[in-house]
Amino acid sequence: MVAKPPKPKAAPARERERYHHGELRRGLIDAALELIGSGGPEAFTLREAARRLGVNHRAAYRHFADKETLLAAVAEQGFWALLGAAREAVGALPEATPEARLLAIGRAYVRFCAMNPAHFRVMFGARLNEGGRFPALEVPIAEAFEVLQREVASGVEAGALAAGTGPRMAALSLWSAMHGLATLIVTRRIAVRKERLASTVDTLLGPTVRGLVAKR
Amino acid sequence: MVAKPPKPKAAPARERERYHHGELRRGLIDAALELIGSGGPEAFTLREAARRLGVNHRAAYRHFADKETLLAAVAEQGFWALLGAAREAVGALPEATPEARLLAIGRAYVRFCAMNPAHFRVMFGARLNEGGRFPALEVPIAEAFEVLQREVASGVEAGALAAGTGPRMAALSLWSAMHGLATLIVTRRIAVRKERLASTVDTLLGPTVRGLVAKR
DNA sequence: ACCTGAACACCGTTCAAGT
DNA sequence: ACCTGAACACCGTTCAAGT
Repeated sequence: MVAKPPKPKAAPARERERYHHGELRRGLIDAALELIGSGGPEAFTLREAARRLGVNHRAAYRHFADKETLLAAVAEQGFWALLGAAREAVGALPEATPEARLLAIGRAYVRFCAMNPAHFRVMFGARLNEGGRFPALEVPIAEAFEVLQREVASGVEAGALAAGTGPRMAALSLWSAMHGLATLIVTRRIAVRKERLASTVDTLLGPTVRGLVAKR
Repeated sequence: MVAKPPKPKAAPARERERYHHGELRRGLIDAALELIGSGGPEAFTLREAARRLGVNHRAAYRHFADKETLLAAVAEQGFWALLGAAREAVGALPEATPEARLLAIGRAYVRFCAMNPAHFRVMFGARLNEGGRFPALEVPIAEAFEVLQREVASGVEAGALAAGTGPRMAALSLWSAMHGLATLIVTRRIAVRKERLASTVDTLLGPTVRGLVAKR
């Protein structure tokens, strides 16, 4: 009679070894994104994520105080990436018109959200910093809004954008439009094929950008 | 010695009586909204809702197949109410310009979402009809989009709106902007005092509406 | 016909040990 | 120091009874 393996669920020791130097933290974040990506936010459980990595679910608490802290790490990572995408978009168009630069930010924003729906859901789903528990989340958001506002302000300065009610309000207008479009695409209320994403964004954000440019 | 009441948690029989004629259904929906309103979507559990109404948690299954079905009922109710608000808004301005009528729809949409955050979260949070399980949810959404699209189309017909890429795309532009603004307000990324809501909406949706009106 | 309670398979999190 | 397993208080949902 063959001896029954004592723990059929556990990963082999060599595989577990990989999680000794912060790899587990990374692995848990990736597992969370996978689970959310395939089954929605409620499909992510600490226990299932740990199970997938072949560790005891208690091991997660070594890297994260609790489930919400893990989600905050996912969100923070996402916000920095979104900020990077926006900066890259404007950086690539140093000589373009304000209209073109604002549209480029919109394309980058919507593209990031559409391509990273799991991140998007964590970033903009529950209000993780509601109780002020994760103030670090506000940093990249504030910087991203800064990018937008600066673009608007320099457009006004150059005489290409109407001053209107000020750069803050104009930036909020554009943020609303970008964010709404991203939301409707991620929740599949607007269906867009990947290769048509950029032109769809141009079409749908066009009125808002033109409205900011229009002299009234 | 006083006899210990056998079930301290249960509501008195007379109170329970109220739930015999469909009242329990209504009560569960209201309890769900309350719980979501105060503690977010994850604060709503069938067991807690039933507990608040003084009934066994199994009683909920008499009115709803499962938790998701109860949420779908909440969402459907919300979508019809949102549609009603939009219709009322345009109905009140029979002679106004297309620009004013579109802005009025935007105000109604954002106001509904801002005043009913629990509904909003259920309606636009998880994609309840993802698997085609609740097709009834699509009816009021489609009708609401119809209202928007018809406004745009009649504005184009009257020569007051640029034809652009067609009424569908124009309506999607406006929907994105409205929805994004509503989302940012509900998630408190934009803070607005109640009495300034209408003027804030006008300011922030103004560029989009003007962009639709502009002749290019 | 309607409501209930025990039971099942899950959670997140805490506590107390194991190496 | 690090990981684990049992335990606790919750879930949603199923099953089998109670009136």
